[in-house]
Amino acid sequence: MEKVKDKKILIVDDEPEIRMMVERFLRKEGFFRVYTAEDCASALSICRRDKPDIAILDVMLPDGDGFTLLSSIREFSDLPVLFLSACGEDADRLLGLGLGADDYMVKPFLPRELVLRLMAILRRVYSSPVTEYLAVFRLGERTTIDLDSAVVRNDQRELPLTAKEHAILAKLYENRGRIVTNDALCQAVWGDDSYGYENTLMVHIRRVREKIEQDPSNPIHLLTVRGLGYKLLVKEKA
Amino acid sequence: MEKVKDKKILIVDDEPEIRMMVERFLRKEGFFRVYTAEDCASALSICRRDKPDIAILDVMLPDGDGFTLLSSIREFSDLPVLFLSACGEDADRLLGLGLGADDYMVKPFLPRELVLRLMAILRRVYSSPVTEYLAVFRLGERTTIDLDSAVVRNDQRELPLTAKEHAILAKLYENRGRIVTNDALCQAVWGDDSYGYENTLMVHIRRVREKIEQDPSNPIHLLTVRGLGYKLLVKEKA
DNA sequence: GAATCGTTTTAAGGTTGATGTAAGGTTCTC
DNA sequence: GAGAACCTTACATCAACCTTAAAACGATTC
Repeated sequence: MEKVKDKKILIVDDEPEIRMMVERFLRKEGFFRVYTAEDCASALSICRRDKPDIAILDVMLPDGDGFTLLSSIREFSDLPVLFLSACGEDADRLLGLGLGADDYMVKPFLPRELVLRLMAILRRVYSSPVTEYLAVFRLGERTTIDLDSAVVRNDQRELPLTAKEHAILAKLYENRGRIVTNDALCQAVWGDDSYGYENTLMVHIRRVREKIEQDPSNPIHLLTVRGLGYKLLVKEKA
Repeated sequence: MEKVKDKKILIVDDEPEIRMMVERFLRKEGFFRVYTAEDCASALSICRRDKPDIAILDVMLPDGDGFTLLSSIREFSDLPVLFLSACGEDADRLLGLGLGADDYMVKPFLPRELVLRLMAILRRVYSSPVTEYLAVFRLGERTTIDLDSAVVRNDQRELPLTAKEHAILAKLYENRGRIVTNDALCQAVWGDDSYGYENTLMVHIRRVREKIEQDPSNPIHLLTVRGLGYKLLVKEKA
């Protein structure tokens, strides 16, 4: 369980004084993973690269405004956002909150209040039992696997996965790049009392390969490691 | 318990005008499970008995203050709390937020902002990604579903949805494209203690299919994924 | 408080495709 | 070249799911 103060915080503000003031205060409060950005472009790239846990956005920025920035972020992420702005007009607050911000503070502000509000958001976001998200990922140029909807897209074809195939792929994906022993796989699929399913596992592995490999008899993604187990090679998240 | 607007809201305020004003506005906004209390004692008993999903607390109350009330609530519950107070002093805000409130608004306030802030909290706490506006969608050329008014339009016909059918479709829509397990669906429809409704669920799924599919026995929108659950395929927002 | 109507649940029989079994084949390792 | 580990295929089975009808429920009206 990660502590709230281990969370990565991104500060986006074009005024250096504000940026540094907030950063210094957050560090003093015990947050040690603080990033900053001074325009939309760099903020976006940081969001994609470093995946902060929460962002503090200014509304007026040199290359755009915070509202547009939030919309762009929302296209690929559910990142918690707190607006910190000199624009305290009713319309601005409503707009910001309506766009899906988690809070909206008006400058000048109490640093202490900022921290408390940040923590209120982080508490909720990271204590809630986040819906067990699985994954969508890519095996090669031609193949993607969507565990959430249990389908494999191979070239143009869309092949559904059965329950066991899904369980096998989920376990392999959980340990992608590493070897998963037959025992571990059996246990993941049939539960604790899974002795005697080795052969059945093989049959299912074959079925999975028929769906995810171009040539199931010469697998390049789901590999056998003789004497040890199986291994799934994943190219990237997609 | 899918939509944010199905959540139970408790309003605690000793001034009847405020209480009724907030309540009326929330109902107008679509929240229909609103409770009120005018002192700490009754607020506490409501919290224990009816377990609201979020509370709006005034700070000054006839038999104590909102801060003490929050502390009492925190002894047995993690209930999200938004303070709504005439006391806008720095110290009050810091105290309220420091005690674990999720937000703190100062009177006078914009009703719309209250709703947006409530929804921001509910979104995080119950991580229900669907916003209020997305509840009308299209399944195919012929079929649209309107969850707001609970009707299905299939060809020219307009079919009303029952409560259970609505709950099922809401849960499936919330996870559109992804598999929803039978357990999750039962829980969404019948609450936490939903063991033993699998068969009933099937019957309801059949009824839903009779409304949204051309040929209910060969569904193309609401699919069964054997061993995993059900999946709703949505063409687009409409 | 009985009658009505729409909704929900129960129950029982039917269907089907994912799963497990088994038998024969292949490849690797020593 | 023998033994072990793994692959491949086809088939039968049974749990998971479907379907239907009737009973139970609950809200509304007279």
